[in-house]
Amino acid sequence: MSTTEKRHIDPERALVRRKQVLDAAAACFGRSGFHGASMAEISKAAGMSAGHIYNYFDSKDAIIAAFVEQNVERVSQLMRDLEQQADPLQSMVDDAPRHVNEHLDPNTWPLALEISAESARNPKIAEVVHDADVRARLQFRAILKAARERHGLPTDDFTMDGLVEAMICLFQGLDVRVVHNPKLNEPALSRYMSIAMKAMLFS
Amino acid sequence: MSTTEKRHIDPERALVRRKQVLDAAAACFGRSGFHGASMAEISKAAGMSAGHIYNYFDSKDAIIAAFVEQNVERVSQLMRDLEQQADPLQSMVDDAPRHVNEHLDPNTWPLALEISAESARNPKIAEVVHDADVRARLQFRAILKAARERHGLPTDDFTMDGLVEAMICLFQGLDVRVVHNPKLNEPALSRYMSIAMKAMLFS
Amino acid sequence: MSTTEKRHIDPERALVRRKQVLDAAAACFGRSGFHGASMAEISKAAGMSAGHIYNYFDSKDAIIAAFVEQNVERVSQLMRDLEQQADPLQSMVDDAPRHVNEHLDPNTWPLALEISAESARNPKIAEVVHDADVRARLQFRAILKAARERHGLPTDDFTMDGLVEAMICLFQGLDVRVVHNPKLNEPALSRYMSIAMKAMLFS
Amino acid sequence: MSTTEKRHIDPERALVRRKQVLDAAAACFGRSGFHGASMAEISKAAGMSAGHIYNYFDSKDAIIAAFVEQNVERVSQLMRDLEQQADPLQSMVDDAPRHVNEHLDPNTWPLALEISAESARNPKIAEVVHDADVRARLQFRAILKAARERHGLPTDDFTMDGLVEAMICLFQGLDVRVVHNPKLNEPALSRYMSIAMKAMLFS
DNA sequence: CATGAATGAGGATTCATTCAT
DNA sequence: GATGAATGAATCCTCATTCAT
Repeated sequence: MSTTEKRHIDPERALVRRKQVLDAAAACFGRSGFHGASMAEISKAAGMSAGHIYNYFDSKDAIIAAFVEQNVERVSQLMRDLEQQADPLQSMVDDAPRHVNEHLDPNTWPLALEISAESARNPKIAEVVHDADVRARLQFRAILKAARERHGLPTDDFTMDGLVEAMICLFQGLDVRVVHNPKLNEPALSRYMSIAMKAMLFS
Repeated sequence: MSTTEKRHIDPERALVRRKQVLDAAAACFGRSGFHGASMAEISKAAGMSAGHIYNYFDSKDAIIAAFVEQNVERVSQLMRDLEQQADPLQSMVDDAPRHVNEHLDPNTWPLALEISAESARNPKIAEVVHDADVRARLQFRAILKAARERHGLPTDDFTMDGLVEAMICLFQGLDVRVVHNPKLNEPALSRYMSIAMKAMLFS
Repeated sequence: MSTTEKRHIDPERALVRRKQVLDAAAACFGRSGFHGASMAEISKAAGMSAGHIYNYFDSKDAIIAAFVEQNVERVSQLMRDLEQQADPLQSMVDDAPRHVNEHLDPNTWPLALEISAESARNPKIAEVVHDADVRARLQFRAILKAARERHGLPTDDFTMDGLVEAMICLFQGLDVRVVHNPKLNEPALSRYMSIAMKAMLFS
Repeated sequence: MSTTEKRHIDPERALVRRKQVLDAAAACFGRSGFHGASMAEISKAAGMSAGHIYNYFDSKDAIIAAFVEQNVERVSQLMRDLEQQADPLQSMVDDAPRHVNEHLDPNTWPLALEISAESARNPKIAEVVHDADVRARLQFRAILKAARERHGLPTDDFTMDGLVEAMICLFQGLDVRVVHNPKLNEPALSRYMSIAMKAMLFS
């Protein structure tokens, strides 16, 4: 649950070490998946002995959990960025190409599916993922609600529930799409993403 | 590449046996994931010895591949159903609640994410998945194209590329959504799915 | 708890295999102790792969438990032998040299202390050992009681409690003695064992 | 063989440190056994870093050896106490309940079996234990011999060999008994211990 | 065809020990 | 003196795969 697990004399160094491990894990997980990546592989990538990793993480599962937690936090940042926009609704419609491009970048989010799949059968991971999803939805909902009020659009619960879910659904679908069709026509997809989003956000 | 079939005295019986294994695998994969399911688990579920499975499949990976191949075909059936509709475009908009409901049912399709995740790192699986995606896109595209022509809507390549990708994207996102938020507001989501689809299909 | 843990087609063969493992374990445990003996060591001694042992035992602890259980049952046999004697009391006094000799034989009971020590800190083993001790005490008590009644000696609970415990104590002390003084004067010890036993049994 | 002392700037302080470690080890060994106790556990209990312990002991085995050596000396003290008695023979018979009680107290001597078991397989420990046993026997023998002479009882070698071994045997059996039957009837056992001891000491 | 006994490589994890600071 | 970060060998255990029957 808590992020900092073990006591260390020099917490600064410990954090660096933890980050080393998580970065190494990211690479290995991307290459081999959570279960395909061995501790030996991770330790080599982290430049530290396998045994030593256990001074920073209780188990391989703890590494996976920490990795998921860390990655899942990235969404919050996206929300904060969105919040800064003058008109978040119009920004989203206009920035669709950029968002699509970011989502399709195989180096940024190759692990979204791994996380989702793992969460479907690992309760520990599911908890982390669900918590993060709750937070993201609340943030997103608040931003959308404020923006829609300014536009004089309805903001009742049913409306907001559907809007938030469908919008996120559209974006999360991107991670699946790029795996199924790595050569997809990005501009064309972006254009239709904009169309869908515009229809939803402004109705 | 294509499933390597082994020589058997009675090919009929062999097919039955293969199906037994694949059905068992489906159950085990759903419970434990591709890597979490052991051959022992599968063989018990298949009612046949672990060793004997190797008379029908070269390896566990071959079972996974065959399983993916078989399940990925499922989409074709959906396409054929859609083709039968008088007005496919309107049907899709109207049937959104049903489609959403089916996608969200954890008993129907719990393995979509597992397959996608595996395909992201296993080239053998990737090939199967990509091939299936190509076929599904072509079918879907043809259906949409014919329908849009009847509605007098544009059907140029760029338009069709974007429409097909975005529509599939929306549906594939559902598999992710339900894992991240198992308690999502289904009617609300369906309504916004309809809105998005209507905007895309008729523009 | 139950002795037979796993299902096998040929229970006969399985029993042989289990015995192979337990015999090998006996040798290794004697050489290196419960914790010093590795599964690799045991598997080599058993003439079977380490992995295969797990088809017959759930864990190393299960091997230890089975080993303890098996060895602890030996006491029952001693009781049955004793029961056959015409005058158990006099037999025990007279047979002291033989019993001492058996207890001191480093090949028969080198592991009694290992078992006792393990039971002092492993609850699973403690349970097995305590159960066996209860059974042995009850058997021994019944035999002594019947014999003492025939001799017209008191058999009240306090008397029987003390007699049983003190007699067993004397014998279990032998296992410790031989470790602390492997060259002890056996006939001399036997004689004093007889003296002590005679005093207790007939008073 | 004899404890290898390391050179230290302040030998006084070094001794204090060694004692810290041995006291900590006593607690840990009692809790987890010699092999179950880790250096980390011991170092935490000793309030000193794991690495630092190696300035005072060559290895974990050296700690075990030192611990055994230290604890094995305890018996000498008992002998000295016994020597002070006016009539050691009668004292032993009369004090049986107290001795039994002390032996059965799990806080006083929980490690006797651990030491005996270790000595059965670790030659280094065996040597320490054998030496201590020799010394204890000699002391005990001398005390008994003097007392028996005063009572006009025989004191030939064979007699003394048997008496000494059987008496120690009876007491060492207590450590085993209490592990096998923690709820044993202490007063009843004491009474029969007295009976046995009286018979041996005065015959 | 069918079994499941058997293998052995590879997995995560632990822990005594070393060493730079 | 004293620390604890770091190592790496060893441990228990799992599991895909083979093969005699």
